[in-house]
Amino acid sequence: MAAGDARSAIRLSPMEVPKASDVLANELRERILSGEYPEGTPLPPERELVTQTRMSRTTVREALRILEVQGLIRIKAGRAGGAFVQRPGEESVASSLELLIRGRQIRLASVHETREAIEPSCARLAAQHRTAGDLRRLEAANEEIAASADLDGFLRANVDWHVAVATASHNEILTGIMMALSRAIYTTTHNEGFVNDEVRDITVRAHRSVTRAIKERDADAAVRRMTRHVHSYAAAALEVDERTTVSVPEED
Amino acid sequence: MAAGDARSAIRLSPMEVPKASDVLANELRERILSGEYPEGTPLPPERELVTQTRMSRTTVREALRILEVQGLIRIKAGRAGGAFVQRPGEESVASSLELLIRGRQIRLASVHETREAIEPSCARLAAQHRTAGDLRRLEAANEEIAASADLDGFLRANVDWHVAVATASHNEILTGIMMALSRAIYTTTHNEGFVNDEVRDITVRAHRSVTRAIKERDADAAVRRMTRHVHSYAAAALEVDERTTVSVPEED
DNA sequence: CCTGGTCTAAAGGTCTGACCCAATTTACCA
DNA sequence: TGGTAAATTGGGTCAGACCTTTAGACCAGG
Repeated sequence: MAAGDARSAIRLSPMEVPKASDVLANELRERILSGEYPEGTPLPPERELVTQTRMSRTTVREALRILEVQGLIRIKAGRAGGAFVQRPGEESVASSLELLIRGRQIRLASVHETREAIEPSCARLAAQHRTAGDLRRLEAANEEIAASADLDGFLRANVDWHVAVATASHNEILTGIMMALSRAIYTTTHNEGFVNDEVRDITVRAHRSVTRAIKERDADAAVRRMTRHVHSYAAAALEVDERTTVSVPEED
Repeated sequence: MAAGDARSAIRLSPMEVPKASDVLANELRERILSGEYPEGTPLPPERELVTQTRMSRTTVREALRILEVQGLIRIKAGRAGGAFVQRPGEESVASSLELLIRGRQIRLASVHETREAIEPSCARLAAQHRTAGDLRRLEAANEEIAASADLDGFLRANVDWHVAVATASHNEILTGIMMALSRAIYTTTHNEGFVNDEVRDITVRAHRSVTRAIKERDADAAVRRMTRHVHSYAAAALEVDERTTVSVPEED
């Protein structure tokens, strides 16, 4: 009865009727992703697309807006402006992760868990693949973190260093994720003033030691030290958090 | 002269003029993310927004389109339709990661590296936080993987199991990432026909043993086994890949 | 009673055509 | 020749109309 009380045996699944703008957006997206157009290739002007597709300008514009939000094109105004093909970068991943974290009011614990999963691997890959330039950036971030006077400067430099490690891994996916996590942690940690001189000192030392391991291409040490650093940071942040907010009970 | 030949001493820095649709989109986004509106809350109808904001309908619609692409609202047509608040879910992260992977023609190695970073942690957290329902899903996926006859069924069931592990971790970020990676791996592995009976058998056994560890809440064992499983899978896939495509030279 | 047809109101989807603003070229004049 | 003004090209916005989809109500007929 539950699914059989129809007089006919014919079954159909729910069907979707795509919107015109989606159709166009999908078409363009596929072409862009296929690599058919190199980065920077200009799409035809809107009015040209109108005549080619026989859609209205509104529709065309909505399609372009979709692709723009997805980071697949960049739109400039003015003469010689228009829509230009752009390969999606870490930015888009970072921003969507940011939406997830902010919108879902994700437990801070989740963010730290993810970080503990990601960062040691970043450190390992960085130790394996780092270039001289990567090293320069890491050390520059280290300088800055030691030199930073105020809280905000410290946090910012801290983020920079962690992102630099991810960048040195030469893995775009991990880099994108780290950028997003860093931003999230940056904004949350900002309010809780748990950064005192001691924390700062410990952080600087930890960063130095990880950097050294990366420099010496000692993957195992990099993983070990990064794991410890991230873990202790997470523990400290969580402790502060628990003192501040109500902890979410774990279902079971 | 360079910066002082003005008759007035008033200096202004270059300013950006945001687009109207962006302004509206940002305003609505902030409100949604702040949690002010619970999920499912209907936004005012487009025409209503037009009168409230004194913008044109085109502008309003572009703003809504932006939010829709970002996964913050869902738009239904027809009477009682409209825009409804929606908290961004794993899918949006997954799809943006997918764009990154496809668009950048990311090295398959990067995807596997990320997986090797993520999945062991998923397994650990799953072992710690799993519920009875999670376990059911895991075992169901196991059944299906053993029962699957054709290649496609196998791959699909395989993905299901890995996603189920991520879900059992009760960490939305990791889950989102895993969904994206799985999809990417699914599509790439699809073509290379490296899945033979032996691979299949090994996979099933590995999954069973990880599932068991999760069931028994043995976090360490879960991590260990998952690490080995993912690593060997990655190695095998990479080997096939190297036989098929040209490997990218590593810069230094 | 069900079943299907019809109607209506609400809301998004699409189209048209016009106008505005920004960035470049181009052409012209001092 | 060099600077400035006009023309051109392109996106951004607006106003208004019409189409399509959906929910709900109401009706008619077997």
